Amino acid sequence: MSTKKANIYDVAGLAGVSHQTVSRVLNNHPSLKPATRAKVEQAIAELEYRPNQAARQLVTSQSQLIGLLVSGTELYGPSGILKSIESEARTEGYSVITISVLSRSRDSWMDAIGQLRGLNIDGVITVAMPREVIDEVKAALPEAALVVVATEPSKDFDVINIDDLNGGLLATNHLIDQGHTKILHISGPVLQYESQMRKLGYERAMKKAGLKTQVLDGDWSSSTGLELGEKIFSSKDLPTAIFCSNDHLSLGVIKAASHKGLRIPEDISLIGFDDIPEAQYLIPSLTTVKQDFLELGEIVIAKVLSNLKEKSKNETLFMQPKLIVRDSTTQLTAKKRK
Amino acid sequence: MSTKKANIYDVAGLAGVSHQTVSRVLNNHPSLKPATRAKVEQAIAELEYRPNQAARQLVTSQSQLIGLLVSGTELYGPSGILKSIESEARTEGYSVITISVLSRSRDSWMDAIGQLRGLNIDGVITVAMPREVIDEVKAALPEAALVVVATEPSKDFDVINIDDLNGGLLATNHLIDQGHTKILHISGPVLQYESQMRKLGYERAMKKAGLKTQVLDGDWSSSTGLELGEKIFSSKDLPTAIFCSNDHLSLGVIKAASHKGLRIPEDISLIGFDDIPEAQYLIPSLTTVKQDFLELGEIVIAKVLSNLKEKSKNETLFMQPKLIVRDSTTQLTAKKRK
DNA sequence: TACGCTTTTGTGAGCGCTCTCATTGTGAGG
DNA sequence: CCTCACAATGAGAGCGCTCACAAAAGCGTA
Repeated sequence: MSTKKANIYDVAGLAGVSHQTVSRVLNNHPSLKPATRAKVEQAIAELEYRPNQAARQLVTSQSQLIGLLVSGTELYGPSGILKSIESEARTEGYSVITISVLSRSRDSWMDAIGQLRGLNIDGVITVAMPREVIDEVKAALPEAALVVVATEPSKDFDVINIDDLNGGLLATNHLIDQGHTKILHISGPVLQYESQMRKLGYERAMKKAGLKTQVLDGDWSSSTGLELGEKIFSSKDLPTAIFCSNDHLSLGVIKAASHKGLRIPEDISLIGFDDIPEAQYLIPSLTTVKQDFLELGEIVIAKVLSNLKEKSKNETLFMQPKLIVRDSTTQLTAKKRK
Repeated sequence: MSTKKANIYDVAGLAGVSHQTVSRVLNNHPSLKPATRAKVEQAIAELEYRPNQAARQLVTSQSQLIGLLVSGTELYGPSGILKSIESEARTEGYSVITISVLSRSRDSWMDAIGQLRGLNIDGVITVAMPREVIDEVKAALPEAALVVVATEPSKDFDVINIDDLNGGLLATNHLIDQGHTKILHISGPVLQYESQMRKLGYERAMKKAGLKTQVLDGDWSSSTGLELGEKIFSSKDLPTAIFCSNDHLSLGVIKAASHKGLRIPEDISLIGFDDIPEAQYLIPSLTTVKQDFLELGEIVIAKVLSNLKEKSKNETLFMQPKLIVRDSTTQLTAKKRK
C-alpha cells in the first residue's frame, strides 16, 4: 500500500510524458498543451505526488522560508503581528519560522541568526529589535530580503512602523481637549523605539499646548504600572490625567488608584496604548490607542515579496493608529479644576 | 569579495582532504584524527562555510523542521505554549514552523497540512486541535513524529495535556472549602476538550460535596463573560460563587458585577483559569488556576525527539496545574449565607 | 620484513528537482 | 506540397550533500 513517495519520474511515467514536462506543469510554464497538463495533473492526483521542497531548494536556492525574529511574543503587540504575518505569508506560499529572542542578549540573537543562516532563508522580518541586531542580520544574511518592524527608521533597510509619535499626540491631545493640564506620562522601556516615540508625541503635544511635561520611565508591565502608580498617588500634587505607554501599565495604575481610593475617571483620567482585548472589559473600560496588526502583517509580507524580486528601496512606512475613547477618560470638571 | 558561497568541496580543497572527510567533521564522525578535524575546522571558519540544509535534506530526507498547528494564537494559553516549544526546539537544533489554523474550518487546516507535507516536516505538534484534524495530520504525514497537546487522550498518538479535570476540581473545591454551596460554572467552548474537562472537574467536585450544579456554556471571550454575567446577575437567585473556565470570562463577569452594583468577593466569589499576566492586577486580583507552559514546552519537544528515534509509545501525560489564591474569592460569611 | 588487523581517509553514486539546450510537432505562407 | 518559424516536449547535467563501499595508513606481532 504505502509504497515510497512518488517523485517526478513516477508522475512522468504514469502520465506518459517526460519528467521535464511534469516540472513544467508544477511551475505552470506557459507553453503546455492543455491536454498534456490535464494528463499530468491527473497523474499527480493519482499518486498524491508532492514536489520535494528540498530538491527544489537545492537547485533554485530559494527556500520559501521567512524568518521572523521577535522578542516578547507573550506581549499583545508582537503576538498579534506574528499571527497576521504568518497567515499572510502562507497565502503567498511561504512558511514562517518564528524565533523568539531576548532582545538584550547578544548570545540569544546571534544564536537565532545562526539558525537562519543554516536554513537558507529567503527573507527576514524583525519585530521590535534594536538596531544592533538588525545590522547583524544584514551582515549574516546579505541575500535575504529584510523588513524591519517597529524599529527606528533608517535608510539601510525597509521599515514598517506604527506611527507611535502620532499615537502619543492622539492620546495626549485627547486629554488636553478634555481640559486637563496636569498630565503625566508613564513611558515604556527607555531603550525601545516605540516607547521613545510615544513619549515624544506626548512631549510635543504638551509643548504645543504650553503645558509642563512630567514623565516617569517604566517598561511594558503591569507591575511597574502598579509601582509607579502608587508613587504618583502618594504625592500631594496629583495629576488629573495619566497617559500610559501601553495598556498593561494602565492596568497597574488602575490598581494603584483603587488602593488609594482614587476613582477613575472621576479623580484621574487614564489612557493607555494597544487596545488589548481586555481593555474594554476593565473597570472602567480603558480609553486607548489602537493599532491595526492585520493590515500591518499584509503590508509586511507584501514588502518582503517585493524585496525578493527587486532590490529594496529602503523606505519607511507608517501605519496610523487610532484613538478609542472609552470610560477611563473624562472632561475635567470645573469643580476638580478648582 | 563576496564570491559564491563555499561548498563542501571548497572546504575540502583548502584543508587538503576529501569532501567526505569534511562531511565527517560536519557530522562529527568518531574516527577522525584530531589533527585532520582541526585542519578542516579551520578551513570552515576561513571560508565561513555553512552546510546547505537543502542538500542535506535531500539526501537524508530529514528537514530539522517541526510544524506547529495552533488555533487561537492570540489567546494566552496557546501563545505561551508556542513560545516555550519554539525555544526548546531551537536548543535541539530544530526550527519550528508555526501555522495558525481556524480549528473549525476544514479548508483552513487542510491547507495547513498541505503546506507541512511539502516541507518534509520531521514532526508535528498540534495544540488544542479537534480529533478530526489530528487524524488528517496522521494520514497526510505518516512519517512525522506526532505529539498532540490539549486534545482528548487517545491510543493513536502521544498526548500531553494540562490536567484540566484536576484544575476544575481544584477550583471548585477551593470554593466549596470556603463554604460556598451555590456555585455556578461558566464553561469554555462546548466542543473543546480542555473546556469539557474543566467542566467535568467542576461537576465531580460538586457531586462529591452533594451540591447542585449549574452550568452556562460560553467560550473563551470576555464579551461572553460580560453577557452571561449580566444574565446571571439579573436573576433573583444569585449564586455566591462563580467558576469561569478561563480568566477572560472572569473579566467579563467582573464587569457585569460592577454594572449591577455587586461586589467581588463580598457578594460573589470568582475564580478563573489560566493566570493571565493581568490576573493579579485586576480589581480584585483574580484567584485562578495556573498552568506551567514552560515545562510543557520542554516535555513536548522531548517527546517529539524521542518519537523521531523510535516509534511512539502513544502515552498520555498530564501536567498538574496549580491553584493561585488571590482576592476574588473569599470565605462565605454567615451573614451572606443566611 | 611481512602479515593481518583496525583506524582513518577517499571514491563514486544518487537523492529529486530545475536548468540549458536539443529535438520534435504544427500550422501559416509561398 | 514544401519551407520556416514557433510552439511543445525531451534529454542530460548538476545543485551540495550523505551513503555505501574501497583503499590507504598505522600498528602490533611473528
